[in-house]
Amino acid sequence: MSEKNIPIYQVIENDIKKVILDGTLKQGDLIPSETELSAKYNVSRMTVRQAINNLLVDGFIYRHKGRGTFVAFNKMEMEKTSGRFSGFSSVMKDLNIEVNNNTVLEFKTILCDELLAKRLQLEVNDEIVFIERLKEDGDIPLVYERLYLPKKMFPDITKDVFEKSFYDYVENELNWKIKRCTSAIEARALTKSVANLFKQKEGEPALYVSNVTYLDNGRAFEYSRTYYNAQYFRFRSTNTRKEVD
Amino acid sequence: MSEKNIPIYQVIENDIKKVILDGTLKQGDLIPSETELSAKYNVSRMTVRQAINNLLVDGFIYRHKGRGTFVAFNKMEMEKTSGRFSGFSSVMKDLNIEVNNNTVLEFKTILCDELLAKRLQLEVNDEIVFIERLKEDGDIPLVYERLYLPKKMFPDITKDVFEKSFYDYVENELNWKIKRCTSAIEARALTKSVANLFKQKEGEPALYVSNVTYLDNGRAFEYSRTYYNAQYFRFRSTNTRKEVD
DNA sequence: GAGTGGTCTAGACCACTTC
DNA sequence: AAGTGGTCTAGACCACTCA
Repeated sequence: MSEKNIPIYQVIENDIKKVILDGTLKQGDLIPSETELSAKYNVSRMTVRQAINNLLVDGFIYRHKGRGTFVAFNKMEMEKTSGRFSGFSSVMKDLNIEVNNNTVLEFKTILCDELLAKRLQLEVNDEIVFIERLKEDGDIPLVYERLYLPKKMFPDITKDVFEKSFYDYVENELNWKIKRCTSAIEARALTKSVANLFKQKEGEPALYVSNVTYLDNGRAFEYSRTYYNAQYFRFRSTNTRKEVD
Repeated sequence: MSEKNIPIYQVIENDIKKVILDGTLKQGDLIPSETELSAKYNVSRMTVRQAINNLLVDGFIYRHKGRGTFVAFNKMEMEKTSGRFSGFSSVMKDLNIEVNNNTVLEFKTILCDELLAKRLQLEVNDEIVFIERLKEDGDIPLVYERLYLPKKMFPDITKDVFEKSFYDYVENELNWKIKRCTSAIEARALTKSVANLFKQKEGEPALYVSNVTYLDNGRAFEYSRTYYNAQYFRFRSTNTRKEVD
């Protein structure tokens, strides 16, 4: 038994995903009907529907009553969704760069103000771990980030976590499940201090993102305010319309 | 029969959505189990699951095997998702403004270059309808937009469509279904000409969005390059993690 | 009329959590 | 042991599309 117990619907799902992603089926191509698939895999129609439905919400396919199921993407040129979340991902403009260097500029405990309390589901004056870090590729400054974490959730966290990947720490050391995030994106002029870090001039444009990240139990564990170097970053998003009628 | 034929699962879905949105159930609260709901509505468990699943995909709830189903949002303070698409919406910073004025600056036919051909699924030198418009609230400039439409899809379109809502025209006059869009967001410095329109200085930051919009048949019908006045706009996005395990 | 997807049933067995 | 959600079955009737 080297095979784990993968549900049948996931097998079907992956099989279809594969022929879409490798370009065997192209945009607009017809996918086998539910009846055909249930015959092929020897499963009930409801099981096929579970696979199909997942592909539908992920935007791989679209369906028409009476007509069939069609491939939505042309070879999915756009995104492997390299990020952690579906539907939204930051993309480096220049594919030859990548973050390989985290410098922690500040690491201290502060007290919660009203806005932080609201975002992090805390009370005013609760303790917060505050981290300020700069991400670079070699000597190219890419991201300036301020993180706010509830101290009681991370009583023993140390500075060196933030020199590596904080999310990896949360997921692999603490074994928490990251579930959701809400972000707001703006264009902002660089302040003098961030401009210095970015080796740019004060007033130059940057992408500014404020973000709250949640675990699968609904708890907010991280609030961040981030500047992305506009020379190297864009954000990409694919949105599928909800059904209306 | 004043009631339309609404599927039962949608009734269940809406009932649950209601008690979440009006705050009766708060973040972390337990929702009735599948067995309870199927008893209450006198339907099979699979039907309840369809309702629950939709709420899950939309991020209203989260589930734990063996424990139950819980409310994910605290009163859904964040978004009615006022836009057309789920998961991503532009939000005015100042809620007292709104676009009430479209000025068409340019309306002409041009020929397709390579990039446009790729984005709009056309051939080089195919005809394109090009529109340049400025959206304002009174005399506050909000959005500067360049639209590129395949001429063969809109052979008889007129300028006045763009003084109102182009999307309303597509959906309500042509009765096409808008299904998907892909966007890329950057921070850009205003060019001299756009700065003039925005009554700002050259070099000030703006949000720049390039976007392709698709119909439900997979056809791209619109490519746009848009500057959003950074003083009045931010973009908001809620992202739910795909299952990984 | 044949084929498609949309809705729905009344069961079943399993894995996981809580007591 | 009892309750929860996760997977799955083998049917059914319907509305829609296309030939």
